[in-house]
Amino acid sequence: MGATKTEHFTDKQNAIATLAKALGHPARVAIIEYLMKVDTCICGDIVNELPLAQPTVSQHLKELKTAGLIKGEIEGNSICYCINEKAIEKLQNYFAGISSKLTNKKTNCC
Amino acid sequence: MGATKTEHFTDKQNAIATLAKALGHPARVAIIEYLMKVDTCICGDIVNELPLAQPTVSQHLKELKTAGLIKGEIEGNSICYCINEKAIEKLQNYFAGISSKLTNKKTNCC
DNA sequence: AAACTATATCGTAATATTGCAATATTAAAT
DNA sequence: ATTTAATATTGCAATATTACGATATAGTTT
Repeated sequence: MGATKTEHFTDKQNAIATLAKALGHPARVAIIEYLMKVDTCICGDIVNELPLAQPTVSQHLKELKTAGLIKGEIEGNSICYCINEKAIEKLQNYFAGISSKLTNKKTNCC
Repeated sequence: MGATKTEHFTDKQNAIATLAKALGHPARVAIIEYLMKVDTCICGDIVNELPLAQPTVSQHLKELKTAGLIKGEIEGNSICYCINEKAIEKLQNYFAGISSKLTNKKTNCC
């Protein structure tokens, strides 16, 4: 026990969960917000922006990349990370869909 | 170490992370989708809808409630759980904000 | 080539999450 | 009051996450 039973859920459910999980840590939210703030992708000072040690930041970046929320490429001795717009769109569309279905609901007991 | 350093991040960042984390598990995504599908809040058979044991489902429901994604009240010997629209709205607005800022960006190197 | 700079990986400790059997709680039904 | 039905809590094992020091890697600069 202890491992998530991903095989019992749909691909879409797992996909949303993966994206949501990646944003389930304030440091990773902060990274996304920083990438949004700077208007270029060459952002070699993410480490200095966060209150965490360099290996920890590197790890969070890796998780964001694995989840597909950011794209990154090697650029000399620094790294170019960007937000993956498609991932953000997926999340936005998902929640927009829930919202619109909720407003169409007949009853709202709670 | 091992505990998230929430105190180093802004309230808004922590709030988004909390909501995202709650949806960071496919079972909890499935629960939200089920609550959306049924048009009433009296949904006493969430357990039968999920491929997990009853205590596990109960735990996931608790996490969703703690995070503020669902509201629930005792209704006789069953429970009335509903999606908290405000929480979904928060997420939707957040990602919509990121999306619109991204499209306004000058450069998109990656 | 050697020094410098920036990011990644390894190893490990502390903590959190996931899942479920057993049990408790709570209210309705008989 | 006892049974029934549904959800919650407890306790625990397996696994995952978080964080960082030490070290490795890779490119740039001198």
